[in-house]
Amino acid sequence: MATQEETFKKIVAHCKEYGFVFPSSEIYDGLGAVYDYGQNGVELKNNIKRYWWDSMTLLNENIVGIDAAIFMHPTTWKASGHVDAFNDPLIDNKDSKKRYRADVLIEDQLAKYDEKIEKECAKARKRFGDSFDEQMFKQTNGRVLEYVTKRDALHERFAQAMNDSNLEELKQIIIDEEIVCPISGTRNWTDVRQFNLMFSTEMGSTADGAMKIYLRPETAQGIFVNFLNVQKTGRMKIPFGIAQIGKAFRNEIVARQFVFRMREFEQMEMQFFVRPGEELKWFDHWKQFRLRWHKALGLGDEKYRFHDHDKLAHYANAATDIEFQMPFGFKEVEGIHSRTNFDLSSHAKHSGKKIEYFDPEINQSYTPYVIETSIGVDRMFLSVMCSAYEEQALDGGDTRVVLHLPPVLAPVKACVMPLVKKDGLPEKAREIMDMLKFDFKMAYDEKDSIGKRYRRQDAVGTPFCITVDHDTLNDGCVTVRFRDTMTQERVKIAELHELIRKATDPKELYKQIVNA
RNA sequence: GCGGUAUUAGCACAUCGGUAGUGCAUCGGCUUCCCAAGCCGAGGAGGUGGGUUCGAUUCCCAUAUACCGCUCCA
Repeated sequence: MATQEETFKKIVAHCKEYGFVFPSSEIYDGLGAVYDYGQNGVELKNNIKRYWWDSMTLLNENIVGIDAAIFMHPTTWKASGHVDAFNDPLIDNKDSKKRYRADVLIEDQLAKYDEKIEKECAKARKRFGDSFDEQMFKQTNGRVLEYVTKRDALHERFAQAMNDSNLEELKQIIIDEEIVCPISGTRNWTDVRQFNLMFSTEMGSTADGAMKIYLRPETAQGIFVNFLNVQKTGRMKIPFGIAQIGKAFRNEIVARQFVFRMREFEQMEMQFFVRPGEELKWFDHWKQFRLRWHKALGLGDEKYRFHDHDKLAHYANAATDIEFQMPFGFKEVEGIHSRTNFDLSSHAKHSGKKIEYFDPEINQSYTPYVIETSIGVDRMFLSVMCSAYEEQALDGGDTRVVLHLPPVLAPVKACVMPLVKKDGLPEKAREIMDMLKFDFKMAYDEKDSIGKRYRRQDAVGTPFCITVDHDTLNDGCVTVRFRDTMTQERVKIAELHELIRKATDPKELYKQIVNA
């Protein structure tokens, strides 16, 4: 594991050194957990996004895209549950240095009362045997009644405090209930603090007329609030999906592991609307479709696994993650959730608008159920980089650093280089550049020895190097050098276009996804 | 947000209470070459802000950032 951590550090360093990812505002010492993509990173990222977008909107004729604004009406986040659920009251124990959610500590205390009550019942059940009447016992036994009273009182006080977001009261409850830290066993608590995971800002130019609005913590809600717009104007018939790529923002308490958890990140989400009762069938369909999308890239089938959720979020009735093997373990890259009709009905309730679909096949109106596929662009980027990075030992004791990027995603598809910087070779190389540059992202290099130039392209993952030598001027052939094998092949200039196209055309991958 | 560790050039590292040095990389030139060859030349650094001191990159404090652990994670 130590060497894997070492590898991860090297990948981070490599990302910076070769223009993939830079810390944000680095000249001002950076900004925590915010990163910028460099000249190579942005190409790779754009290629990932294009691969995803086309696999959704081209391969599925019932999926269309939208691009919703980052700012949304504040009520959106009440309806989605983010205002409540993204506001965790936290408290630290000063002795053990552990942090807990204050509400969880109090809920545990409630559970303890329930346990005590159950214990009393169990004892009595043993004593009285078959004649035991639990209802009667609970209503009459002194000790049980005492526990019930305490529990109900606590519950009411707790609910009231949570409802008012009264942090002092939450701390007072913890003190009054003599709740101790499970680790240190002490009651030496800090104040309860609120960590709102949503970023907020003001809309409106005058101070008093301004409205507090949030930067979206997920892109999904932009799709839900546009459900009727798209369904009606696009004449969409269920089942159908809406895809979106966009930025989202979360004020993470701890953001770490490079671009894996950032405060500003990009999501690619598709919400698929289905008839109630058919959601689990579609859930399974999308699980398999999405896994094929990942595997088609050829990063290694064994690096993927599903992680099904046992504990489901409040809106879901099935959920799974696609995890990828990073240097720091299997980590979630994509989530697939069966979100029921939670979001649409919640928006209907909060907006007062009817959000339903009339299904002509069964002659009924209903609120559609939703299957969500949600993948983090930055996490996808990281999994591609991690699996591509290799320090390769060569015959002769040399090593080279090479990025085995899938050619479809590679920032630069090919680099043209004259073997020497004279004898008309650079001019010939430029001709080849001009021939290819409208179709592919190309690079040109004539500095340093040919070997050094090959290594430079290896380091940014360019799949092909095209070398122009003296023979080229006579026979119209060039040497194509392949990144992964380092082998070379003599190719006619006229055939270069097709060679590069075949290797870098996403169409080949789409066929795998559809035909599997 | 807590605790620990760290921060010197693009990268890796060194030195020193009083000229900050090396390798790789970068740029220009020579060599003209199919896997980081060689030669000549150039540019580029002490995270930031204070304090101690005649003098601080070095000692002290604060702060920022990163890493590790905890906590959190729709």
